[in-house]
Amino acid sequence: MHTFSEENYLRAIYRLGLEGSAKISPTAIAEMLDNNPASVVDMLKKLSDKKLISYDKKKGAKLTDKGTKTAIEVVRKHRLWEVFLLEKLGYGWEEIHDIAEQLEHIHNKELADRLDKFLGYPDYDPHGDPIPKANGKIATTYKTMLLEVEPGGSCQVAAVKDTSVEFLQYLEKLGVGIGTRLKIIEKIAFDGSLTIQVGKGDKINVSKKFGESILVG
Amino acid sequence: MHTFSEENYLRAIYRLGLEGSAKISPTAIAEMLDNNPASVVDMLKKLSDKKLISYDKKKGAKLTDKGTKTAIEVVRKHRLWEVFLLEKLGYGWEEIHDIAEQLEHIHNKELADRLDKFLGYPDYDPHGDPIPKANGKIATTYKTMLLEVEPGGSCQVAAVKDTSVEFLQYLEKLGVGIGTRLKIIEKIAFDGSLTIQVGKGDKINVSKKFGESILVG
DNA sequence: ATAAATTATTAGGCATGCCTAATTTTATAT
DNA sequence: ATATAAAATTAGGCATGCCTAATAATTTAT
Repeated sequence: MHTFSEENYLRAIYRLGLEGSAKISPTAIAEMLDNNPASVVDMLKKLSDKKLISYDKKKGAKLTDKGTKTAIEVVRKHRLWEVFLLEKLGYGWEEIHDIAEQLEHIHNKELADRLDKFLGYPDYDPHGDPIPKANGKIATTYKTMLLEVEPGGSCQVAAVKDTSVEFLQYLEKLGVGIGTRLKIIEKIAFDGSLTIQVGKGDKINVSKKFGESILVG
Repeated sequence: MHTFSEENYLRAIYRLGLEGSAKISPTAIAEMLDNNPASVVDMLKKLSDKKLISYDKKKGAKLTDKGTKTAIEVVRKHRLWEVFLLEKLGYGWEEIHDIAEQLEHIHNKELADRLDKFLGYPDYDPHGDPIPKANGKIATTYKTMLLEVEPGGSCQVAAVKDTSVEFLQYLEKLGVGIGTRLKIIEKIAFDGSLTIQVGKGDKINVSKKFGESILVG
């Protein structure tokens, strides 16, 4: 079994890999984990010894198959717990991440699968990120951004990409939450902003940034 | 916030206190936590410094109000998670304890209360132990043992006190699970055994030990 | 190409929380 | 009361995982 810290490193390396960084360096990892590069070098050595990563000063860190498997399991648990916290316990978007960071390290062979079943095998977490399946497969098709919906089209809010307090307060003010039906009335070419209708309510204008921050399904 | 280890010590001291041991000694704690008395002495010093316990060689360890509060919170979380694992995720009695030992250390202000609400404010965990309420109050009325039901009486299985594989396999063989209705036909004075009817099925004879291992509500 | 800046690494340290072995204290038995 | 056993404590050590400061290697800019 791996320690919390090891799992956090694997997850960080995994995420950096997804971001397509050519080289995953100690500095980049330290930044993501909010710790010191010197500490990272120590840990990379340890993860190398355990064959969870390969590390080379030139090439940076790379997850081995074993390391990738572990990282995906952690990500799977993280996202499943996020769904649980939001849907079952009623937490807000902004609160679930920190708790899921703790829950993702709970060790039990069947836990992820049982949780997955209990939650109805969700495909995406509340931030719109795909939940790895039990076999390790991950959907590559992200949900589409509100911005990509054609004028005249209608959709439902599925997730948010931005979890800042400002954005969430704004959403609340507008009466927008998960499941809210949105109709795209018009796209303004000038600044990329959108005119949308919230439910059966008012037509409002929202910025391009807003349109990029909401995922719909 | 306290470390996992600190919380485990507080919980151990709390449990030893409930068992009514006159003196809670390093040796007793070491035994409960399956570690070394020397390690315990170290930790008792640390917990004393943090005003979570008082420790005196003569009087042993005692939780302060602050320590008691923390211990009860941990116990509350432990038992709520046990209910969750059994009722929602479908784990068996024997599996939930180890996972709850991990989950009890998840830190979040609202978590216990939200979980409590989600589970419908259960009063007892699947082992029949009372779940401390949000205000720290703990029911003193334990569920009654099957053995205490009068002949002619009927009841439903609420929890089990024994979680050995042998017992649980026996229960399964008999078709007894949580919620199973049991009718007490007769008590045998000779050996304290019971004749019971399982559901609408057969009348069977079970030992005194069996009657003590099942709690009914 | 060389200086300056950035990044990686090493060395030494520290807190946590455990260990073993040795010692002191306390309790028990004769 | 004294020997013996048991419990508590101290001392020293170890692994984990973090830190700072110093140094080495690499990049970037001029």
